[in-house]
Amino acid sequence: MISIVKHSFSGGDILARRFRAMRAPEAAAIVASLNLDAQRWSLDPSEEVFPQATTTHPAQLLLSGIVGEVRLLSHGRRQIMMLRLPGDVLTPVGGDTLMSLTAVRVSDASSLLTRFGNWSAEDRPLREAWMASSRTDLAILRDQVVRLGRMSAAERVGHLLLETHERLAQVGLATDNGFPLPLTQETISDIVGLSVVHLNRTLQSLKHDGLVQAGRGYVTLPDRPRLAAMAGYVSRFPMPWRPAERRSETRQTSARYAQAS
Amino acid sequence: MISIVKHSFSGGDILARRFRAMRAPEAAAIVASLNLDAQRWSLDPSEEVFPQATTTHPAQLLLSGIVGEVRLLSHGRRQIMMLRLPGDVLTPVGGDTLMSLTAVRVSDASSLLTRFGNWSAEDRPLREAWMASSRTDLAILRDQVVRLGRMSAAERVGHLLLETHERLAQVGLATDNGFPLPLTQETISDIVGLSVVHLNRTLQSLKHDGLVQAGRGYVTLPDRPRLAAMAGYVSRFPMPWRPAERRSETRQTSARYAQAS
DNA sequence: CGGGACGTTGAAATACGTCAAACGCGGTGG
DNA sequence: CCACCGCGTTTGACGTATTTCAACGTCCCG
Repeated sequence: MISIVKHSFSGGDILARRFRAMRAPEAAAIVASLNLDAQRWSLDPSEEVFPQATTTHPAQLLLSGIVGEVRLLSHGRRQIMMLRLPGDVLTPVGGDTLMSLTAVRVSDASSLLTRFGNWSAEDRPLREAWMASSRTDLAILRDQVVRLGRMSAAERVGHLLLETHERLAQVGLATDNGFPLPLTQETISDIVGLSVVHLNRTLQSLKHDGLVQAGRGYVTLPDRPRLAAMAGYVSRFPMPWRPAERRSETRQTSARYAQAS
Repeated sequence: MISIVKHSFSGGDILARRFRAMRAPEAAAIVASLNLDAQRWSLDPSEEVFPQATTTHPAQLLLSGIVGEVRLLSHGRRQIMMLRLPGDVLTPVGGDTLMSLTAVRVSDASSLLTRFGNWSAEDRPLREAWMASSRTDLAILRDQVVRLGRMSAAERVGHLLLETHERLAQVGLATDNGFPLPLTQETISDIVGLSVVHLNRTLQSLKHDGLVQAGRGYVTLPDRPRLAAMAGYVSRFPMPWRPAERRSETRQTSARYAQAS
């Protein structure tokens, strides 16, 4: 398993990167000036981020690795609501468990949280960036509902990979069409609500169609437009990391997936 | 189709009811004193609540009827993220459509929205009640993810009905074990991510097991504890509308659904 | 007495889950 | 260096939950 980054960003750096991508340069400037690295520590895979309602560090900035909001149910079933990627601010969530899915590094971000709630004029850009980020989170969660409720296995997987690519690209952790994803297929299956076996077969089918390459913790999406058409993917980001698509592949939307009321 | 309420609550009334159930009596008092009925109007079924980004009335209080956050996808597929019930405050959501699922009455609540964002001391209870309510909304959305991702058809339906019962009970629109639900089976199937046909069969199976009665727009849950055990339902509310369960049916949890890691 | 929307039913197709075994691979210890 | 282990991936065969299609029933309303 390849770790998601070899060298470490500073906490302020990765968040600033993100706010800049969100077109909130003022918030980025504020955040870059903050010391978000005073307290940092690591977690092994499968550790709780907020063990037993520990009120110390009510907010943490995810520096590297992947965290998931996990719910366990009877019969050993497990559902992962949503992935938390580097640059995300982690906060305890009632009912579910925030669990590291890989090795993870975090830093204390409680100072950040208090400033998000600050109603002062100087922190206004910060607050607004935070709110915009929360809105995006919500949109991602709703996309997850649609994936699980109404999409086929192939669509679910393609959609999730495209979304993850965009989220990582936003913080500079993805190339044009690839990104590290050091998760086991079992973990991914618990995101998309499939069995491991069927996820495996779905991945192979996508590979066979030339839509996805995956292995050794790294994912490549050789033809994002085609994959997006297949999965009905719509970006939740103002696509800041690339102004526009060059290729005119819009018409490649195969009839099979054309909009039909 | 039975309308969800014959007589109308005043807008302030229904919201106050809700805040009281949330143990936020101060917020309830503030809200009860507001005039939230200045502008009210009705919608027919299948109308958009916020047509074409109309910025007039950026927030509306749902007085009666049911609204859904709907996403349409290719092949005529449809997913309803979440039901909006009387007492909910409606706000435009990016990407999806807020659509009336029954006849609906709403009132303008933009004044309410501005006060929710007020950072003054006197509006603090209001703001906190609003935030608590938003947290509950999020929890409900996460429950929806789990339903769709990892639950069987019967569990999905039972879970949804229990949740809806609690939400309606909170605003005084449910009896001890029944509530109006004037939705088509097709609509319900688009919430729980099943085909109409299979939803129908699932409902019949639940009826046969004595867990659900449904028909003519009204649902009865004769044995909520047993249904909750079957569906793995956990309340997202501080159960203010009933201090404790009388019956000691906890052990009725059949082995088939016992917790297993 | 239609007509339309909604509910119900059956038969056949299929997508997905389960079970169990084998495979590959990096790591560890002899 | 090889043998072995553990973990994750892959494969096959089979079972089942759910979908699809198509028909029929029912209720309500004009």
